Amino acid sequence: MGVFWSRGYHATALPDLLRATKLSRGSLYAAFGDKHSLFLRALDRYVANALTRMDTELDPRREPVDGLQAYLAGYVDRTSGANGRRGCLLVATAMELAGHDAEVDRRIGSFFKAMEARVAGALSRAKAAGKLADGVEPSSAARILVCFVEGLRVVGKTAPTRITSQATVDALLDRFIR
Amino acid sequence: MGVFWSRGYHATALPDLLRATKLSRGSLYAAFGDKHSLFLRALDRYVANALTRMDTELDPRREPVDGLQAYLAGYVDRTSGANGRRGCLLVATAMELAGHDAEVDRRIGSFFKAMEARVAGALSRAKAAGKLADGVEPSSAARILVCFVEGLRVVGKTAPTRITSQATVDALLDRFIR
DNA sequence: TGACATATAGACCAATTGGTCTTTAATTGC
DNA sequence: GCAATTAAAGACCAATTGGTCTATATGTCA
Repeated sequence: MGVFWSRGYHATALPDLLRATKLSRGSLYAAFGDKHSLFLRALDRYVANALTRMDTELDPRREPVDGLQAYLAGYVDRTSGANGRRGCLLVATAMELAGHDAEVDRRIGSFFKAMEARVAGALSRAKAAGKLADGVEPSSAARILVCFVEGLRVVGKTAPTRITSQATVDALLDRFIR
Repeated sequence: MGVFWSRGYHATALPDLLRATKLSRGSLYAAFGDKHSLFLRALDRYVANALTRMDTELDPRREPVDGLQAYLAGYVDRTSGANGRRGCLLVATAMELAGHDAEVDRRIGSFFKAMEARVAGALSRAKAAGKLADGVEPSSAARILVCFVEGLRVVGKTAPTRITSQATVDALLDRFIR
């Protein structure tokens, strides 16, 4: 997964994968079929990790505003400095392969939907608790947050400081939370 | 430019470039040196287009809020439906090449800085005109908008409807404008 | 028309691509 | 200890990569 992550699909050559998996050519093809299926497995794992992380951050039993804060803090961490430079397998894949690879399309689309649903859930719980600013509607606010967070990953490629990213996130959340 | 735009750097092979430029192999190398320099030229043109577009949208002689609205409407247009699926050369390049190519790094970084500066300018003019919501600070709001807008390009790869995107943009702007 | 520049098509190149197959080595169960 | 299975190493393959070079047109100007 790591090697696709930091280089992208096309730029990752078989020798890179052999080195990363410490497998021989034969064993790798026996185990995964081909480069493309191996990539999809890596992408699936990446998506699964992201979703379970979100499930704990935005756990309904938790204070929703705290959850949103934790969720955004995670993105701050992943998009600043060296972490930011490393980028995001999902965003990189979306930009590189979406529209050219149906399997990828499905995964990207369903991931964004899943993320948006979780954020919207947290936001509507926050609204029910009276923690949302006036006029904030959970579903559109969720779309805003998803876009913002994915944009952070893009801008994070220029490795901004953690301070800057955190301040930006705080300023955004401040517009939505009472 | 178009061929790099819709396929990315690595996925664009020489025959693609020959077809797109209608040049022979020899003439292409005589005119541009090599694939990499040709790519940088395409990227430069893309960036220049984006900046001049922003300069007219966010022209200081214009009503700043109108300018911001036009700026965001442009992104709505470019990130919904087929336009969205086509993606963005700059974001795709950032994800594919940033951190591996110093020339690209410089261009990506300076583009984001330039965009942020222009948006911040419009926001502070709006603030001076009393059009900003309470507590909105132009510089951090500009960073928010830049992230949001680049995130739109990512999510736009799943080709959302214009209606959805526009509603999202409206909901965001509504948090910042009085 | 004739000399010269330019651009074309495409042969050609070494290196690399993803992928297969064989040979050898290591591990396993008995 | 020995056969049977598994995995490793890497030779090998056709196709493609980015890039060069040569031969042939195609002008263009006197």
